[in-house]
Amino acid sequence: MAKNTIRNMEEFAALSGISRPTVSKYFNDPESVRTSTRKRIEEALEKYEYRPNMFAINQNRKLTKNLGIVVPYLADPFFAELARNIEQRCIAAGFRPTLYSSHGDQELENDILDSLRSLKPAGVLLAPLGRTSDRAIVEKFCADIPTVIFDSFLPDMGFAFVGSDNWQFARLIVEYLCRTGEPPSFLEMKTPSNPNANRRRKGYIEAMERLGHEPQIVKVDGEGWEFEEIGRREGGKALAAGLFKSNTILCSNDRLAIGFLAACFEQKIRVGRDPDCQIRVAGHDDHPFSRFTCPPLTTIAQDYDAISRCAVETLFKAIEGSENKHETTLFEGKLVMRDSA
Amino acid sequence: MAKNTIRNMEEFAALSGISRPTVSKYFNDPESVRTSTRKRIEEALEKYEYRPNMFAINQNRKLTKNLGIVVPYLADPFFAELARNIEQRCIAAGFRPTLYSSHGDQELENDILDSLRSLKPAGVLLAPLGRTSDRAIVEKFCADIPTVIFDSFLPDMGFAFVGSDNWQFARLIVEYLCRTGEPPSFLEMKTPSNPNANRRRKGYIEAMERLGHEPQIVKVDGEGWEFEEIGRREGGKALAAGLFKSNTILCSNDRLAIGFLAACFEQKIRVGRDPDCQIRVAGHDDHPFSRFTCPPLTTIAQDYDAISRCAVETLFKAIEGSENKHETTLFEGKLVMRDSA
DNA sequence: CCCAAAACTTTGCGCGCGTAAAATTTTAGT
DNA sequence: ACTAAAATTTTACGCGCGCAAAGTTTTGGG
Repeated sequence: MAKNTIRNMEEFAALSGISRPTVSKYFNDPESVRTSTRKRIEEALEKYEYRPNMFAINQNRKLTKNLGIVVPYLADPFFAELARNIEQRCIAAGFRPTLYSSHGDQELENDILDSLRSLKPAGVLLAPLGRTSDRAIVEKFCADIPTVIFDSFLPDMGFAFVGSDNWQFARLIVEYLCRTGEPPSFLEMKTPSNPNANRRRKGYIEAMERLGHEPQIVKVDGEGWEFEEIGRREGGKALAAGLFKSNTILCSNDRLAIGFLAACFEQKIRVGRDPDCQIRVAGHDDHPFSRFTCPPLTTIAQDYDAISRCAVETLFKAIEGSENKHETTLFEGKLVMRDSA
Repeated sequence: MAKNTIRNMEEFAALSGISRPTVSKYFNDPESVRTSTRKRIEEALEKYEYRPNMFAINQNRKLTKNLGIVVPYLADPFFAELARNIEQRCIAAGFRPTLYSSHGDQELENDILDSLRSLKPAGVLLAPLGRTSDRAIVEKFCADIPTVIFDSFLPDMGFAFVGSDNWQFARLIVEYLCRTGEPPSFLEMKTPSNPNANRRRKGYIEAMERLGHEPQIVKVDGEGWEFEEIGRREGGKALAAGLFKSNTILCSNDRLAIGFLAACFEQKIRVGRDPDCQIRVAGHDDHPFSRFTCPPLTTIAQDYDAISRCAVETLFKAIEGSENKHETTLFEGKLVMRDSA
């Protein structure tokens, strides 16, 4: 009732019969005031619907409750899902996360970091563009603000790195593919946006050699983040040109694989494990759409949950002031066997 | 060089030899100061790397430069793409947009609107959850803050609504399908999250009747926003049970269609226009992944660009104080013929 | 019932900037 | 060179809250 427009904490404190500093204390930590006081404040809160002014709060606090979450490309459901997961954890911990996407653009990434500074965030969870990131700017940012890098590794930056063990990914899938059919060829972009690609390629080579097979890498043209289109168009060209020595194609990531599956379909090449199929296709990531491709894509699943949990927990440690040790935490992937390979 | 830590505008003004109020004026609108003055400020700006404190700025301004962008489900690339488009336009106009996703959750949508309030945004672009939105809360929000609703219509709310002409969508695709084969059955969820679904259904019925065909609607179970899975599992059940009277299935949206295509594949039913295909499938939206399904999905393309442009322009009008007229702007879709129908 | 500790209130300052009014300087036009 | 207009500087206040210090009340044991 009587939701008279309360202008500030002063007024609200008066109406609830508590002093302003105590009310202020309550908002910073409800547990820090006596139970009876808390009750009175909360009663008044329902009655008058007052909320402290964000800007006035943060102006004077040394450390805000703001967090930044930055991903390289939000139109990729993989990052959207990861971001969602991280966001929820931050909120649960009482922070106010803000989500940003670099949209695959270096300038935009720089701008985001820049405007993030002015938010005086307590910390930032950054999945950098990777290869196309402006190293100097990212490094400077990490030096000023507690930052946990995730997904995409950048050497010697931030408080810590949390990601996937891409070597293990490649090993796992290569072993599976070799065990169940021809050793795979590897399909990737010439200049991959994501540095994980490098580790996956190397992991592939190592695994192949260890098993006594000769690795074959097919690099296709294509810039940017439209992986599906690159997989379809350029992967399709490679396929039509007979560039793949194996009937089994391991793609650097699921989005590339999704596009490649489309190319196979266009060329009427049947994909799968059945005897009447000509080719097998596998990917990396367990992209949200991978189970809906035709055939469903066999892939290595990133541990979304573990990565987001670890990234957030590590950031909290950083915020609490632990020593910066450039720790790296990698999570293993799990083989997701579907019908494509 | 000598990037001494400048604490505030006072210091920066002193260093650049300009008075603080003039510097303040410059930051609010660089064009509002004399050219010579602007030059001196900008020189100092490069030299000392000062940026005004966001919180102090917004504390005193009646109108901030903040904008809110809210979408119901960011892990859907359709919304991610739309959000990206809108975001860029806002930045270009000198605003600071912040992106939020309700993740399909009413409570979260309410929380977002609530915390958006405390940002004192100049305006908000809101794609509500729709059916599951808390009408009262959204309405109250719109009354307080200039808001343009987009994608999902809510009656009598906000400054204006911008979306797609879903009736026209259905008409267009039904006419095409009838012209080129059997009149379609319509596949949708029993309780669709998105209110566009209702208009699409009605548009379908109307178009069918006008062409002298009997409409058939197949409603499948399923809650939430995991449309692909619902399309695959429940759509697949309906397919196996022979519930579709037609060999042509029009899906309420592309994500449902993507899942349904997976179900067709599972049941070894060939989809497409070729003589050897048993079924045709079409969708609505031109989802970013629709061109990579197998076969590529025939659909009606939403005009992402027109919608985002119109929504942003309309919001700017609202911010400038035009009268609230509850205008509705709908954009037509374009038929995207691919191989699935 | 007394006392120390804990919680609270009072007082008062400061944060960094917006903004208004009045005084001053610069600009542009003649 | 003179003058009105425009731009800038000076001056001064306020925004809403954090925060620290000092005084007051409440709490919990003994």
